[in-house]
Amino acid sequence: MYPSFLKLNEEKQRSIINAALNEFSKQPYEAASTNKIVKEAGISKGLIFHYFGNKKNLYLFLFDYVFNKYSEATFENFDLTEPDVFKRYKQLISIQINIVQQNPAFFSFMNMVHIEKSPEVLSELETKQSLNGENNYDKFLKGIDYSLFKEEIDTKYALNTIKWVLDGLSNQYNQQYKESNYDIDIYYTLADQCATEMEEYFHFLKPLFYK
Amino acid sequence: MYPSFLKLNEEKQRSIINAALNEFSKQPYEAASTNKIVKEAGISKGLIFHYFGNKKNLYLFLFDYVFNKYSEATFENFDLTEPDVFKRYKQLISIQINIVQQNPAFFSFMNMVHIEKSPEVLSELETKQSLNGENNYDKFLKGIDYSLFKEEIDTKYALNTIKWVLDGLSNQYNQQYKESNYDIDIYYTLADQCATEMEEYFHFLKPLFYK
Amino acid sequence: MYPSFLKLNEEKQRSIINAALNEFSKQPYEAASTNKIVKEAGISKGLIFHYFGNKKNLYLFLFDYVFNKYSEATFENFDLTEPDVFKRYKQLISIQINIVQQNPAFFSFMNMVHIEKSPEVLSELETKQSLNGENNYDKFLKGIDYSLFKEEIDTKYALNTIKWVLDGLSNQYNQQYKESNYDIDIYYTLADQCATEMEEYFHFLKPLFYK
Amino acid sequence: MYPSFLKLNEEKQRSIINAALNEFSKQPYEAASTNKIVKEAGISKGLIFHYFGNKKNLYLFLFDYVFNKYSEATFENFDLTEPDVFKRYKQLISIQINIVQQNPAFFSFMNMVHIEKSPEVLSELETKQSLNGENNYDKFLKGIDYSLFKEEIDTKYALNTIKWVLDGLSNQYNQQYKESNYDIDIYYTLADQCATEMEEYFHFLKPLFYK
DNA sequence: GATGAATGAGGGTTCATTCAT
DNA sequence: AATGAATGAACCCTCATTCAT
Repeated sequence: MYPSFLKLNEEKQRSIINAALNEFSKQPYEAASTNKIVKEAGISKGLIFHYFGNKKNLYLFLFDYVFNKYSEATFENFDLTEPDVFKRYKQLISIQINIVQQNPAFFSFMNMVHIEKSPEVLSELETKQSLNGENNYDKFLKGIDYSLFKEEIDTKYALNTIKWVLDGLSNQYNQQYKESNYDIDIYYTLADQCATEMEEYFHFLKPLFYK
Repeated sequence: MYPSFLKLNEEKQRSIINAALNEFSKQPYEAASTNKIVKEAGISKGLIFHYFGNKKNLYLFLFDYVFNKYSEATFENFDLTEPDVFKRYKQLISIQINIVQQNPAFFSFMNMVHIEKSPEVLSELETKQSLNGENNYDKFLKGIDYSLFKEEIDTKYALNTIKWVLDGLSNQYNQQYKESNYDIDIYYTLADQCATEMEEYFHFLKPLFYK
Repeated sequence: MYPSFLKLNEEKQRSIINAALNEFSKQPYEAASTNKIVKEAGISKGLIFHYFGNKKNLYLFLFDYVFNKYSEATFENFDLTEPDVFKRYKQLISIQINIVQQNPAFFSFMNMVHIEKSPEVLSELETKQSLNGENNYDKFLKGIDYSLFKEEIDTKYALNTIKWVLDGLSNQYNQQYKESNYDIDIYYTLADQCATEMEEYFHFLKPLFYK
Repeated sequence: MYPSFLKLNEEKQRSIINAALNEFSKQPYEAASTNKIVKEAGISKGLIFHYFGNKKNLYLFLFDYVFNKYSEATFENFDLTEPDVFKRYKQLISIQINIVQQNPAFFSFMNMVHIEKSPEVLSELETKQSLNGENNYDKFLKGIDYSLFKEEIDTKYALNTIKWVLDGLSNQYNQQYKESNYDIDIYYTLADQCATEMEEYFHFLKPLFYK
């Protein structure tokens, strides 16, 4: 896949990837402009098509690239022997905060991907996401200790509740980040607050679910 | 506002509104095409600008229109004397299912609005939403009976948990609806399933939170 | 010509004429907008076409209207018994300053007419101007006393020199008026200065040309 | 500035410049159509924007281009040691006739520029013109021999008179050229006549002003 | 491999004019 | 007489993509 691109030195690759991530983070797929990408990357118009064939391929390449980086980072640092689902989430959160601190563009790009509606890329995005996404959540849950839960608790509901509370919280903070016009400094403050508040929700939910 | 448009007979208004909602539901603001709207509505290119002046106004008109329909339907049918927050949610859900059954496009449009990123409309959307949105959640909670909760439960966390579980569930079903390519028949099936599953989550959460 | 328009009461006629003069003073013919004219005049879109048929007719009507007002005012107040061409010019200048003070829009409109290049109206404008314009200059010169000039002076050259010096001066002041963004207060100041300076040029030229 | 355009071979450049000069000579800025320019130049719609970015840049480029050609030609051939202002004017006239004979479009374009009213380009045109224009008239006068004038003549008035007589004459011939619908053959005849008549006015004015 | 000139469809918008009311 | 809804062509400009160099 894209052998001519991957033959480039890392520096060049990164500058192109960053330019593209940046553009696709600000605009949804259709409104994003390859013109702006090549300008920011400092390469010629034709080259991006030489590397990726067309806009769609470039976009899907970015998705795979970011997704893989997330996966790698996660499964390098994730302790799958931890039986407590809450502690697993804590790990996950700290890992993801780490990734984003190193690659702030990943976060905004993935946010855009999640809300992408353009029919041109939607279907392919969905198959990728459903393939990988479910796998990952399954992996994440694999091996947790269900005996920590009270007997009367239906763990399916409990696990979803935990997940959605975290989703809700992060959406709330996302919203604030959006309202700050994506100020990166504010992002770091919000990320801290969000992590703290997640802990509070863990303290709230844990005694309800666990023995 | 937009007197020339509002003078049209309902039939014509609806055909234009539907065409516009449909387009703005499939594409984000910037990628949506007024050309396609007028073609679907069967009117001339110039006419949409005669009615609304420009694309942005049309979009914001649609937002107000849908928002008002939601609000009207909700506050006509909502029983604010109900003290039990779970029962309030049940009311709200059945009301919203009703609205959407009558106006399927409302739903997809509002979904798009929530994720809109185009700077051209974002700020105005935000002021509208923050003005109205917060009021509404406050109104929704006003007068609920907090004494139904166990004493050791922090109601702030509990109420957010309920909200986010419902959000999570409806996002999950949204996703399935999206994957069906917005097949309206599938929508009705999913809406039923979603309502049922919401009840299940209420059964799960209620004994945890309530005395 | 335009009987339906001329049947209107004077008030209404004037409001339409003023709105049209104003628009055609700011933009050249093609760029001027009938939309803006009807809006400023407070009449309906169709009415202006009911009165004048089309944009071109409206424009040519305005030209005739303004031209006639100029002619009337001039030949009402002009003393054709005055033998001294310099004094005739002084009269003319003071008459024209008067007209413009009463109808500031006339001036800017005529300025625009003189530089109009739009092929749609140019030819008709030219025939009107050449018909009237030459007549007028001939009338203006009729009966002046050539014996006031030195014998060695070729009066054809002298008269043109006087005319062009006045043209040059007024162009110079026009330019300043333009640079003031057509500030009407500045206009009055400039008109005064211009009149004074014209006198100075008369003082300069008179001893050269006259015995 | 506009490197992609300037890289073209001269032939192509000239065909585009000519098409653009032609259109901007017939219509004022706002009414001129890039569509017509590209059609006449035989290039695609997008290309003109590839070269110049937008209509305004194209227009201002043309202004600079023509202005520079004028300046170059003038200051290559102009003899600044000539003390007699009349002879300087004769030089200038013959130089300008030469330029225009080689580039007939220059003349009409500059005529349009001088009367341009469109606010979109007016201010920038004015700064360019005031920067260059004043300098040029000053340069033109620099070093002329004022002692040639009679002592009782105020040279300020005299020099302006000469200038305005030439302006008036050329306007008169312009008008005739315009009435010929810009027939280039007629132009050459008129240019000759105009040059001759200018000489006549010099013969008329010289004995009045000079010792 | 790398460039950027070239394309033409499509974008939103304004316009003069028509015509049913 | 008077309205303004309706039209569609034309406006400037951006776009993803191609291709000769």
